[in-house]
Amino acid sequence: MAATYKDIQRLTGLSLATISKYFNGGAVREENRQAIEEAIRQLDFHVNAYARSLKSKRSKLIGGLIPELDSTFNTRMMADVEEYLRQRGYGLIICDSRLDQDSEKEALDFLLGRMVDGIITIPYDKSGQHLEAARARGVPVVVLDRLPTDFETDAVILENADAARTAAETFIQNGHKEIAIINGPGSLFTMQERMRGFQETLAAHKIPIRQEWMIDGPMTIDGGYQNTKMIMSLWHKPTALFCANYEITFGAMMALNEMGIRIPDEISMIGFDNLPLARVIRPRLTMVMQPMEKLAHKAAELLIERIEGTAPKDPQIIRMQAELVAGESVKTM
Amino acid sequence: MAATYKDIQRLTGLSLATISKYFNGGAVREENRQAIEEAIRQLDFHVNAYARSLKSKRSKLIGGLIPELDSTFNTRMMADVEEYLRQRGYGLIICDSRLDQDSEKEALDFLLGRMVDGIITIPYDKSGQHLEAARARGVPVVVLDRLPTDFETDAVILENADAARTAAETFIQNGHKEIAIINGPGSLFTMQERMRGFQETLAAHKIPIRQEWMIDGPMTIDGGYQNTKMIMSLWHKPTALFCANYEITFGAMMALNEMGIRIPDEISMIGFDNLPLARVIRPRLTMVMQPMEKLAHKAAELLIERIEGTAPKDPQIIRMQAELVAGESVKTM
DNA sequence: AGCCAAAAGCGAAACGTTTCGTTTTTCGAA
DNA sequence: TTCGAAAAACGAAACGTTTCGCTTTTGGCT
Repeated sequence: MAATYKDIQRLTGLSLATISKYFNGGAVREENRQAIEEAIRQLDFHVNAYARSLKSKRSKLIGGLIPELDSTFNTRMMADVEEYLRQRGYGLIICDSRLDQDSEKEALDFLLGRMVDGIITIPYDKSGQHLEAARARGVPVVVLDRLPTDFETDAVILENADAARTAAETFIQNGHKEIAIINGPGSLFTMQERMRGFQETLAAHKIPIRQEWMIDGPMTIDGGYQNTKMIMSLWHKPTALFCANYEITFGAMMALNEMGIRIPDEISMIGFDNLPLARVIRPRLTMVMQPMEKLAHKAAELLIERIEGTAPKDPQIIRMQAELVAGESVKTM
Repeated sequence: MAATYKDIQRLTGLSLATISKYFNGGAVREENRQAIEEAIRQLDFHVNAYARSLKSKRSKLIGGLIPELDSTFNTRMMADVEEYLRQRGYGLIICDSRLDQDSEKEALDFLLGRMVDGIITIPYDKSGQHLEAARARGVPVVVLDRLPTDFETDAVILENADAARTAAETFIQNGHKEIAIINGPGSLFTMQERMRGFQETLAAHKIPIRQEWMIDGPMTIDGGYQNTKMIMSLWHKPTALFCANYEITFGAMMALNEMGIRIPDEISMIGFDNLPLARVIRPRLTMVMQPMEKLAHKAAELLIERIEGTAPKDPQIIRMQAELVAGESVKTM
């Protein structure tokens, strides 16, 4: 039988109100403080989180809703979110919607049923309509990485267009004119933006856009692999290749290796977000890096501010810049 | 102001006891059931999880404690655990100890403070002593993947020695006698077992063990990469290489590719757990695969049984076999 | 119509905190 | 020594469920 305030009361003679004050940082006389601490030790007392939540209407629990746990980007983000939250006393309940909209809705309901104080999500449903359920219950939502089309809320995202622009500019400044991109599905906000930034840059430099070099494909290792093979089997091959996310970059590397195509002699390459790969591959890959930890921490920070009422009134849309990390995979023509 | 049973009572005229029964699957007359459901709809009622937990002493929350969220194996496991738990109404609070023992202790305390009903962990502290804190509070623990040396509890693990044995046997049956292994740190239970199984098999076939071919190194891409380069630069090179985990396999592939060493012509290779890689690399890699989903589900199942009191009295140690998935990366000599 | 077991419903007392308005104690200054 | 404001402690009433031991209702039988 777990100890309660009443047991502490029995041992110290103090009132419940005072004991509560002790646990909530209120002023307690030194001598009583010691008595309470002694009682805690004797009883191996731990505050009952349920009772506390019931009264205070706060669970100190955040829901994390992501499209798949099985993807480096998502888990990196969640790991950083979790770290930030825990330092501030919040727990993170993770739900993985497994790339399914119905499942995403269910997972959200599940989290709301658990009475989380807030939600951080990388939404799968592009519109974000499912998030209305949270709003209806007064639970704040911070969206990470993607901007929902039909749901206005706090968001922390990468300047995706700029990120792709940086990659394209780098190629162009090194004299490339025949540049391909392997992108993720155009249905994703992130990917759409990257494609837009990329194409705008080529256009700005009057470099013609060849449809067969602008690929929207699956955001997977296999997608990157297949599409790279496809592009590198074309009659007219590009001299430079931009891979617009981690998995694609990975697959592309595999394909190039396998085809015996040397980087950067035969093709120049810029990848995206390749943390574990980054230090390993030779020649070092030039890469566009997202400030993942910053993004994650900012999202968590914003959510806590929203929960605690210290955030600005209007929904905040925070955009961060990617950084180009130079390697040796871009040849100067 | 959220609705409560009292509001339902007001609308239906039923007693709180009956309403409670409704929400807990008890017998309620059809006509009352409908009245309650109508009231729920009108009020947009949701059960208050705190109050429920306070009375029932169950949070329906499980703590997931892992050494790093940023590792494929761990996140795959947690994704599968989460899926299983959620289907059964349990939420998963994830904590990442970031490969640090103190942090692992803190995270465990954090979870216990949140009053989780049970804990699933891939322990970092080899001894598992930190888990005593859970036992002291009556919170059951299921250990995944690793067997603590000093803490007896339910566990679900791979037959690691057998897994390595299978790999070694495969090489031997294909006529190899010069076989290397790149393994993870010997301080990890898992890795120790794999090394043991590997060496026992060579010994059983009277194949001499060369120390420079038996490598304990970091369990990282870079580790696999560096150690592969090292082995393949030896005067006397092996004809076969077993990589004992995902990251190592990955790094080894990179290194071999980069050195222009062809698989399986110049070296035969067996990898471990390479799910995303599996479908991509050519030639297809022969691999030792863990039944990850089964392991994860079993662990979750066992924990729920333990919580609900239906598990056998003694701690269960469940061992599962890895499977050899044949590819084309092993040459017959 | 009347009986009775089974099914359904009921009232009240918890569960372990927080919080509100009030009372008591403390301690420095007069 | 006394006074009074500030600091600390107090008692009691919630918070929204579940549960226990009863009482009432139901409906298939004579």
